[in-house]
Amino acid sequence: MPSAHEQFRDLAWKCGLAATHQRQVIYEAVVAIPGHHSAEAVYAEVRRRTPSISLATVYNNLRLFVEHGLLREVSPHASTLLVEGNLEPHHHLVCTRCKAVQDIEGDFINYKKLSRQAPRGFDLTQPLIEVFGLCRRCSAKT
Amino acid sequence: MPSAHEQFRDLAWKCGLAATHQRQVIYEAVVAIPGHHSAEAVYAEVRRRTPSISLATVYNNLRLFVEHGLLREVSPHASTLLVEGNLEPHHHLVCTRCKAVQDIEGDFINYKKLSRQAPRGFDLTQPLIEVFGLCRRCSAKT
DNA sequence: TCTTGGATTATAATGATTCTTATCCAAGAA
DNA sequence: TTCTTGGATAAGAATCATTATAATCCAAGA
Repeated sequence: MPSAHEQFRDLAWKCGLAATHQRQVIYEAVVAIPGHHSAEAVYAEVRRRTPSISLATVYNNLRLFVEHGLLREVSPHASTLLVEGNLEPHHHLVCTRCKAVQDIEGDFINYKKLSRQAPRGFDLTQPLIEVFGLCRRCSAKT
Repeated sequence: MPSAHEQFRDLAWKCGLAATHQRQVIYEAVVAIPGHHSAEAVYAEVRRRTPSISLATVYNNLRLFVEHGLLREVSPHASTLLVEGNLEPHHHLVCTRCKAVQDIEGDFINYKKLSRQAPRGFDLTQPLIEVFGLCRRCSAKT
């Protein structure tokens, strides 16, 4: 199996990104530990190996990696508080690029399977489901 | 059918919330127009009727309404940038209270139905789905 | 060696949200 | 009625994550 080091150089090459030291370290920090990482956490980890790195570089490169598909963004939506008055059961379709939200019916979900797969004790009595993708307009722009 | 006015007084009463003028106006601003509303948008709308209201009051009461179930929060998750290195297809289970994210398999989704229900042109080739609920620990606290 | 442009850094700026503090107001007590 | 009390509100300061700016660095090609 290729090391994370080689893996990154390979991926960067394919995307046409310069494989700089900082990028190498940032990428490895995310991939080394499974799970979900905040920009601050990555920054903290990366500094241990490269103390001179700046937080802006971490943000820049995380964004860059997400754009090029080297990393995946968790909850890729507008970060501001949004509320709605419609309490009827329904779900959301969110465009990851323009952050637009539209409603969608929930027939595509097998609730039995879902609750079987969720860990014991997880309360799904009123689940809200958000499906991320690219809206027509944004996918046309690509 | 009850007016939004009466509806609010009724709901507020049930939740033990004082039905103040400001709350009335905030609630009506959200319910009047279907869709998803940012705090700023609600603030702008509400000011037209009650210019002296403060943005903090809008935030306070939107949060309050969400807590009491009068409104629903869209994308109720941590607002900070999160990334992960795991590119294998999988989805997320998010606790709306503590914002913890865990991975979940996607067998509960009928992708055919999903793409049939999505509007034409919406790109779902690599959908990311997030299911919101309450984790064991948080639902125990209630 | 010189030039060039992308990458990086430090820092300033922004924007959303929350906190703090003082004020207001309505309901019940005297 | 007037007084008291506590929740609701207002105003603005403070905080936090994130992005923009501008200067510097550095590696590759001329």
